[in-house]
Amino acid sequence: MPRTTDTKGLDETDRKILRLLRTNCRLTTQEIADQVGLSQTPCWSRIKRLEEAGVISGYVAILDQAKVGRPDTFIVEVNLENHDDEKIENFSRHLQQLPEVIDVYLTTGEFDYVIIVAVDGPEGYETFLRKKLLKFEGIKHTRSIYCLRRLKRDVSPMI
Amino acid sequence: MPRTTDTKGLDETDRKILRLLRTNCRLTTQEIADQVGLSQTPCWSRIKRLEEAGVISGYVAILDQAKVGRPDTFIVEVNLENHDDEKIENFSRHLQQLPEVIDVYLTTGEFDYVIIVAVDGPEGYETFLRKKLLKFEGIKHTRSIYCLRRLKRDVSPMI
DNA sequence: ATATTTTCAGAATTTCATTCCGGATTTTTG
DNA sequence: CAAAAATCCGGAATGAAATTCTGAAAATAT
Repeated sequence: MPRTTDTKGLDETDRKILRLLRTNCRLTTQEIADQVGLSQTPCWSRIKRLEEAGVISGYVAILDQAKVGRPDTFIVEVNLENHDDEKIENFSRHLQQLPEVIDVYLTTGEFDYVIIVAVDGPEGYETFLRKKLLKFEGIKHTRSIYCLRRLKRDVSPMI
Repeated sequence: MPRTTDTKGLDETDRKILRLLRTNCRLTTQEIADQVGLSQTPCWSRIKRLEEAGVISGYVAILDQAKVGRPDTFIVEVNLENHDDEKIENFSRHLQQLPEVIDVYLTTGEFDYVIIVAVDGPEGYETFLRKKLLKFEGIKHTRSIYCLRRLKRDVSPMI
């Protein structure tokens, strides 16, 4: 078995690379190599390996939520009237299309869904709720929470 | 006033660029230029302008949550016993340090905080809750929600 | 102890980002 | 309405970084 394979297939060097790319994917391979104690080539191969293995699933630009016109965040909890597979799939598709919807979790407990929404002010939220979310047939009940502040958002978990 | 400035300082070309970079920041300026109908140079200048204006706040790699050892997601809602500024700051700092904590929202309503947590199984969550979250003095009450599935996660809102 | 596999580093190549320049278009000013 | 200024664009040249190629060192297995 190769040296780089521990329980999860990642050795400490891989993790170091991931910790760097997790917050800044514009570092050059040379800069990464320096920080993890390798030269360019093996560092580059490792990154490629991590990409092909799907450990790194993509590279994205982070946009300032306020500066693109969605300064306010709400959390909506939702219950559907019935829970057959088709209904759930339809609701999921509905949410995918809505630009205000950032995150969607299918949950256990009091509610079926927890949805994070980014809008422009309470007016923006009212419009979203009445004209978009509640247009979907079969919503039994919702509860809205206003977010005063977002204290943390990690695109990927720290490893 | 320059042509590229509308109500929010972004014209349609800027938005097209942002829509591309939002999901893939590894596109070359040439590829972006082709898709938005510009040549390399002006396209590159626009991207730089968006970076300097802070509309683009960074570039990151997205890691597969399961493949880095945190396949399961929980939502914890938290109430603190008292709400003076110092306590809130301390709790925020505490959460920043915890690798399991992905998102933290300071909220109105029934709870003070909504926290998204990534862990390895129920055991991982129990450990997180008892050994880490509840080590913080001053938590009055928590409620945990298990996430069956994450149906959507946009790093940045669609614009 | 030897063969095999894996990992590494250095140099060469290719691709891309970045800069520089001049021309066209739009907006502002007289 | 005309002239001046500012803005935006595209093409070519430069520089930097990604990627490929080669061979050596280290680790593992037989």
